[in-house]
Amino acid sequence: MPELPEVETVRRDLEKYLVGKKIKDITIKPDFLNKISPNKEEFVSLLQGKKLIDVDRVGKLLILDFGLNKKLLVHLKMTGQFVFVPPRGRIIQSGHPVEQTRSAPDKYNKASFNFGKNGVLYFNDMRKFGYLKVVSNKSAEVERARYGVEPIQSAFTLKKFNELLEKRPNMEIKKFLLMQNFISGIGNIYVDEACFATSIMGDRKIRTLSEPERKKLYQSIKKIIKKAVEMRGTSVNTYVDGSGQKGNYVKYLKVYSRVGKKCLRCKKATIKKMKVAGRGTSYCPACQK
DNA sequence: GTGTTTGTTATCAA
DNA sequence: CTTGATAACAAACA
Repeated sequence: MPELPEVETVRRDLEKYLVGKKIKDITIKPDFLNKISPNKEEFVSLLQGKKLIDVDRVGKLLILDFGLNKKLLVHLKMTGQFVFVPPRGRIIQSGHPVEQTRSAPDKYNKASFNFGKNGVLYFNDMRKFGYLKVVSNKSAEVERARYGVEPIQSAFTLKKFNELLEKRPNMEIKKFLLMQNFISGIGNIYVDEACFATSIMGDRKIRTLSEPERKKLYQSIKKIIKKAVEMRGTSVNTYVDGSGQKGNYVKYLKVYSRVGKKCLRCKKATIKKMKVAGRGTSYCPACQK
């Protein structure tokens, strides 16, 4: 599912392909009208003919600037995809042309941003949890302020992490890490990976975490998120980057999506699954305490 | 038909 | 106020 590394990859792709390009027209599928804001007519008239100036991101939220006194907020939620298709259907990645691995628009296409001779940007969303909202700059700032520090920012220090942990001593660590107002960008995949790397169970109450465990958890979060950004995200289900390619962090996953398989660390126990914070949680019953 | 998948928010209960 | 549990949103898949 799109978490910080996936959304950051999409952000970079859109920035690379589309900044400076002008939207010629926009189409919205009828079954997605209630996820467009303010409404289709205003949405289209506000963005049509506008040039993309900047692509920003906070947590898992994309913020597109078209030089207006408004911003376009895009959340992919669970199955949203932003896929850019250049005129000739090929894309340059790391200096080399690569073929699209996925036809776009696909079956679940919900919106299309036609950039004329520069190509088309498709928004697909199987489960329709995502949204496209044009809001005032002021509202965009209010929205942005709801997000906490990101694991890849320099402001995310061990001291900061410890201070945040102290605010919720009785909360389960997994639930805390999933809350976007404390630390933003972590989702179900990376939270399980971070807990595994720290050898702690996701349902541990924060107050029971020792000093060394807190430090290890902090380091694990940073390391895992950074590596995942480097690998262009994780494609377990529907995630693809801004050119329709899958993310490469899958081969680095240690617990997530490994239920029933041998633990890669102790090589004895089998990865199990339980519910923590209402979410499916993969863990090694032998390694994680 | 049932349970599971998950980002986020709302609602309820203790 | 804090915390956890559950449902809701929607669609696919086993």
